[in-house]
Amino acid sequence: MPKKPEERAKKQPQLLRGMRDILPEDQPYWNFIRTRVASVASAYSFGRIDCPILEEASLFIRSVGKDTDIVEKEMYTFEEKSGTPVTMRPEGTASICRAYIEHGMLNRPQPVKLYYVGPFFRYDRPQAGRYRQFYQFGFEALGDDHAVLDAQIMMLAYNLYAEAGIPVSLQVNSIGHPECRDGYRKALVDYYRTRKNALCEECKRRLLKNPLRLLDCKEPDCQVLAQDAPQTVDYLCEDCNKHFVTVLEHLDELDISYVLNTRLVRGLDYYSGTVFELWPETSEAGENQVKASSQSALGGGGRYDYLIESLGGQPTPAIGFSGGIERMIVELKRRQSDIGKGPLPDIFVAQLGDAARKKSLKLFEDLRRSSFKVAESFSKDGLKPQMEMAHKLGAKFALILGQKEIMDDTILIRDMESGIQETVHYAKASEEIKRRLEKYMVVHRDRVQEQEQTKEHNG
RNA sequence: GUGGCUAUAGCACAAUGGUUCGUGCACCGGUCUGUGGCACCGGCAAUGAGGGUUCGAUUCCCUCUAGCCACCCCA
Repeated sequence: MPKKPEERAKKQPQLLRGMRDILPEDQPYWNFIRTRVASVASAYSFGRIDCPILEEASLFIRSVGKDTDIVEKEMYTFEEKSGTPVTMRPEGTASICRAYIEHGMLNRPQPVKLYYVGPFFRYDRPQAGRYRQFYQFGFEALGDDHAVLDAQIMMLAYNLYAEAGIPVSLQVNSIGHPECRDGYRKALVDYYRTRKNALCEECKRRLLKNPLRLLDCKEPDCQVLAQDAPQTVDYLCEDCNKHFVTVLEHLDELDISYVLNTRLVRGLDYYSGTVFELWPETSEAGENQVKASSQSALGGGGRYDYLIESLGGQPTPAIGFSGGIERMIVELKRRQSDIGKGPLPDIFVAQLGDAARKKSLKLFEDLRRSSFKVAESFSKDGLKPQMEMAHKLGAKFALILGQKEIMDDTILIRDMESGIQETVHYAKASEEIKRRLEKYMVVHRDRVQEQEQTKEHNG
């Protein structure tokens, strides 16, 4: 019951900033993505792992990197009652590595392939496709350094999007192992130091703090400089170079197009060697290497061959990929997919009169047990409001049970689309509905195919 | 953390320094104990919070909060 304004508390509870409710009308998108993720995982033999949301703060400080923005200002960190500093996970890989070490997964057949889906937390300013509680899925293959795995993970990621109806562009680069990267960073700083005056203010700061980020500044002047800046691939040691060349050779064998993006670097400290991102394909002429906007990457990943060791485990090479669910939904909606409709009830049970109401409650249960999706509006009396409800819910058939039907031990089946209705024996109702639903499915499948063909002809 | 724009009903949008802030959709009910998509009738429901200017503020000003957009960063 809605209260009168004066009775209502002055301050209503409100969503915390950057948090949101996922309402029923959005759930079909979430289900769709979760289903796609699980199906890809099963196809590539990745086993599901769920790690806790809360971990020791130090886990992320050591893995993500002390000087990254994530650790410096975006983590939800607080003291547990015991006094231990804990953090609500800002990303997934660190926990997976912790679990790998803690459960002795090095004794399992390598590589260990794991995937996860769940909420993550960053105290960031909300924006399009960005929330403080956001959802990611991820795939990790731990315990093997072969280049073929790099290619396979990238193919998995690419296929996940492609099969969900989102064409993506795969951007690939290698930043080498830590020593290669140090050499490169030095070369990059040297290059920019002599050209410092041409840089924007932001980039001058980047030069000191995070030089690799200089490469994807959006200022035109900085872009010009970035064109001629040293490239990571030129600073790879022999091993790293060989690995990366092999990765590209494997990619060439696959039926996916990728872009070698020498300016791609990733934000977290633990990455080494191969790095990649998946960008939504904006247009047919998608050859330009500039992202439409900075947060437009749907997902990304790379090797982190030194992370597990740095967390106290045995030296264990690994590669992973993770993607943002909210951003994927933005893309799905942008493409006006029909995912949002959700499942429609098969049957609406309408009743008329007390006797019918009593009997229809039982009927509802029987139908439900026969795995039909059943809707009703038992509390309504008139037939008209019930039919309205059946229509609004999009029920395919209505079963009408009134005085007359009770007397004759029959029931009325109404096809909601055509309006044609037929009286059948009460006991036969379930069977009859089943028969009609099958017919309905066939008719609709044909219709959808026809529509798609027409679309192709016209488009 | 920085900058810009915004805040009226569940949603989309109107209007106004002065009785009672409108419309559409949605929702509830009625016409209607035997039939949905149509129609008609009725109902519910709002100026984000706090302060200031003013005789009077939803309107003008400030602060806060939230949303959107961009930056930073990231998914």
